[in-house]
Amino acid sequence: MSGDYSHNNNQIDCGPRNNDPHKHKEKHKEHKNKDHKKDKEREKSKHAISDHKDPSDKKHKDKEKMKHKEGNADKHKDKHRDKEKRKEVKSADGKVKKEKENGFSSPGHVKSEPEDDFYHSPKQEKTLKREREEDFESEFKPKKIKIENDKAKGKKRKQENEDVKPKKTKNNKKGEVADGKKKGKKEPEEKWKWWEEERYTDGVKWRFLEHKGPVFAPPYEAIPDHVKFYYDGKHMKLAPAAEEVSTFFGKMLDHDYTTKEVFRKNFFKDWRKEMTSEEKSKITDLKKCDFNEINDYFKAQSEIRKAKSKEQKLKLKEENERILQEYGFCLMDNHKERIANFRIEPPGLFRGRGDHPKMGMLKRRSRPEDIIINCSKDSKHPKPPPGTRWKEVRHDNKVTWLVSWTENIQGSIKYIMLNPSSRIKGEKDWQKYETARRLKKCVGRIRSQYHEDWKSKEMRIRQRAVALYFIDKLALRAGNEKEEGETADTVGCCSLRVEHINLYPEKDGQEFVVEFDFLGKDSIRYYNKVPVEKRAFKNLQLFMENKATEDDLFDRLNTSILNKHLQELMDGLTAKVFRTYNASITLQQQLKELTSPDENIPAKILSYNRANRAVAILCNHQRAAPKTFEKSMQTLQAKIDVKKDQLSDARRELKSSKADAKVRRDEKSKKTVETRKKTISRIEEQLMRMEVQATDREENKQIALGTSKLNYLDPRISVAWCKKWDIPVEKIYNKTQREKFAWALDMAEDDYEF
DNA sequence: AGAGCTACTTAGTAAGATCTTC
DNA sequence: GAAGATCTTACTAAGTAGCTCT
Repeated sequence: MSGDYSHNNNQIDCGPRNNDPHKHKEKHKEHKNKDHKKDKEREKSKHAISDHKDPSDKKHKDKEKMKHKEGNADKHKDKHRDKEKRKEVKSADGKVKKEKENGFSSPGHVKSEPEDDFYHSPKQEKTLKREREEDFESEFKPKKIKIENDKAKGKKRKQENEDVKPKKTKNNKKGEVADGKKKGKKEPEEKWKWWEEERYTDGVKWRFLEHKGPVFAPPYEAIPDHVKFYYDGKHMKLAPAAEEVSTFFGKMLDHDYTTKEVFRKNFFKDWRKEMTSEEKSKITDLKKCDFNEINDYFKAQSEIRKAKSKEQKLKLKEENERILQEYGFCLMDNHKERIANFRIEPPGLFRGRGDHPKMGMLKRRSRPEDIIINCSKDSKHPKPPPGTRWKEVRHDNKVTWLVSWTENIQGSIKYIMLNPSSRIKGEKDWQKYETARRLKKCVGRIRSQYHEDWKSKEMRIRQRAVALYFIDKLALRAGNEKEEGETADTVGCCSLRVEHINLYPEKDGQEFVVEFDFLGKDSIRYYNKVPVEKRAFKNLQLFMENKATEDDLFDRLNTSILNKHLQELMDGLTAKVFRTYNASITLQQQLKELTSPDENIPAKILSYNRANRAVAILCNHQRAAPKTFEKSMQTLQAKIDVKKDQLSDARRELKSSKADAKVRRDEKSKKTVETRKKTISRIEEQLMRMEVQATDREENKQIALGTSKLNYLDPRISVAWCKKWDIPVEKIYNKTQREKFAWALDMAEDDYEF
């Protein structure tokens, strides 16, 4: 069932986003999720028969796991306990810490004790009143490694720690100022292998966290007086508040956004709020506003920036590096970790995607008073800028964020979190793929289950089963409900409406075809024609009976119901796991199918990209064709033509030199033949490479590979493939990606099976 | 059950950096 | 060494999903 997604090919190339008339904002939800209590009761007992997991059952399972873990940790237990006590004391007094040159203070045990100390053994967790144990995959644990290295482990780890931290500290102490590059070279051997260590088994995310807080957006810098704003043809000097907002709009003049009515309306409304009463009374019509000089000014500024001398550019770069070094890292549980986004989002105009009702609204500047800091009690707290204060400083180690604030457009919370290379993100990522691998083991059972459910007497079960079929077969997203009028009108599986599908009992020689056409996440259009199984088709017809186009297709279903059901089928199973699973399994299959052993490296990489592409198509990861696409294609084609000419020239030359050699029969002419042969094979190779590149590029015109590579494909599949075929992993993953997937690079062998 | 809130992952775009070509 | 192409990174919006409260 999985793996054959060729039918998806036609969803690319079916027009740009947002261009189809999905204009229905008023949903009718009357019958959604009503009076299903009885159903629920029945459902429960039904599932109890097969492979159920009611809460008590789950607890048993958890206990089992715990035991297992204890067994694992057994060897270090005593040591653990001892140290644990010591640690408690330390963190209680809290101030046994040293100031370090890198600006971090740290608990006293940083240097002297191994990492293990930060990881509670399960026993201790129990004393910590954890209500709910997080679920850890048996395979997720570095079991193998542990067993293999068990004896050596203790020592090894200590060594590592001694290696890791002191060196890093030294690094910082030494010539840190300008040697970002040097560090890069040293780094690899210093890298901390968090994946070889015990993890927290409860909701605790860290024991110690220290950071320097966020970097704020630079204050508004007034535009020079000669840059004028005109209203109704007359120059008008605006007060700073309104002027700043005018620059936000002025900067965007070249952008499509500024022509959209909603954008203009929202902008104008919010802009007027920033005006003085005098300005407000004068400026009443956006059409009469002339921002052109502002626009020109910022363009010029950007030219100036580009034209700066090498020295100036270097200086800027160094300054950036300095800020990065100061604010871009935190200390979490003894390890210096990179922060992903340490800058507070600057003010500007909101750019919602698709048909967003709030586009153009003013995104306010965040002040320290809006910011919540999260860090260890016993860390050196970040200081707010002089004369200001934080909204709050809290010490919540059940979450991973360092800083948060509430954004004024949707009222949602924004966070500063760690880089994907960090332990905290990496572990989660690893776990995600382990869950998907567990799904692999039981997906057959789940599939036959939903096939069965298509026959159910209960509507809600049929709906659930068909929706799950879509999620599995087509890798659709779950489709949470969203607040109407607050965001663009987009849907996922559970929120599909009647208007989003068309049913064809027969189409293009195929039976039972469903045509999907809707806007998904980011208002990317999903268009696909899929033949489905008869029973699913009949069910869909049933679901659509007596419904208006704007009614929900699955009116008895939502993501929470679906996920609850999935949870019962497999521990940790949610709708999105299917996307991960199907993406990864498709990559693995495609790689097996497409890689031919005797091809050279570029050809193999083309195969890889094609496998990657199959996944991107499955997941509907589209991109706008690059602006320069046609041109770059042409230049490449031109180069190919030149090469072809070269090749035929070279062949001609070879012929003549061969003839020559036949006549002369001397060494020199033989040599000429040889060198010309070599030339030819070189040219052939180059030509091949270019042609491969052209194919690759053409096929990739509207497809974005990055998203699936970064978020859906188990990196161990790729690493194993590289090892198997002797492809340098650098050809597949760039530096950042290698950092993110360091765990996979380290642990996957050439025989890894997803 | 459902709303509201929170935390975290997934997403495409555009700016910036770097490489390539003439 | 400028221009253009391409790759990388930053940015931030928009999803998923869990939890709490009513």
